[in-house]
Amino acid sequence: MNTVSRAIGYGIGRLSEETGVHIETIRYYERIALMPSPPRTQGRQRVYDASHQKRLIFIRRTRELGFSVEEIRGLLRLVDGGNYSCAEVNEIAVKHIDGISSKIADLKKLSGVLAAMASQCGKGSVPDCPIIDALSID
Amino acid sequence: MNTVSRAIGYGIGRLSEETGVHIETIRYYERIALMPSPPRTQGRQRVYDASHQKRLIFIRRTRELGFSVEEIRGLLRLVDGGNYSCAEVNEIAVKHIDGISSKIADLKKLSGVLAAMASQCGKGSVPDCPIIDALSID
DNA sequence: AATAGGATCTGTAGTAACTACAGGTACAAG
DNA sequence: CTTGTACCTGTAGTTACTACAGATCCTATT
Repeated sequence: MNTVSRAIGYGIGRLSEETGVHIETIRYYERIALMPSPPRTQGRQRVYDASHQKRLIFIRRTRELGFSVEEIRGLLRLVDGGNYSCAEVNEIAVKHIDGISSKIADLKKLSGVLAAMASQCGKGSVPDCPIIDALSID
Repeated sequence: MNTVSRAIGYGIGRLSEETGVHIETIRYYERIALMPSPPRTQGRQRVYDASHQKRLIFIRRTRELGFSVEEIRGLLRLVDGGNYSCAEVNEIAVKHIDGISSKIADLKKLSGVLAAMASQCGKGSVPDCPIIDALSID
């Protein structure tokens, strides 16, 4: 065995740094089986690689988008050798796509109002209460 | 006084139905001062009106978009007679606008991959793992 | 007026998704 | 071989709800 073999693993601290997810949260995701149990060193320390990193970044970003852990679990099952029929894949995808487009619409409205407030500020004509109206009226 | 006066209030149950927010959550939002304490009947039951309804729908939808309660509190302070300077309004708005555009970008990517999966399913050519790649690679 | 039944009240306890220790072990560097 | 930093398990605390329990209110009907 030379220097190249088995040289691609790293510890939980580095995974945490590179993904922006707290160490405790990484271990928590492993306990609830959202992340797989990684291999360990002989001293039982976790060893991660690029696939863990990609999966964890995916989880972080979907959480930030307001998906629950159970929703993310469902999305990840589409990946993890989930044996779904096409009809099921379609149903899951369509269900999420609908929710996603309304989220996008809401975000655009909110962003538009914030931009308008910022640009009109100081010009003496701040409209009454545009922020709430942006999302409370459909 | 005739029949018209003071005819616009309603109870917490109806507010809950019309906003899709649980009764307990409405009371919780009042306790943490995200919602104002509404007027009460003589028997101390809460009486709401359209302004509460709009505010609560705003809160629900921003929560669904992944904003924390503290972030929403900040946005609502822009509304609640918050005495902000223009510079502050600008700073808050710009900070959120940046975050919002990256959320929109992520949602679009995710939606695109889900749509592709659904449309390609059954055609024998499901790509390897497009869902995770959508958000794990920038 | 009396009352039955649903709506609301306060207060407390449970859940989801983290987050923060405490006290001990692993491992790389010198 | 020691010493400091990283990592380990386990438990307790936090945020944002959610779910009762037991009491009170309010409306509609006899």
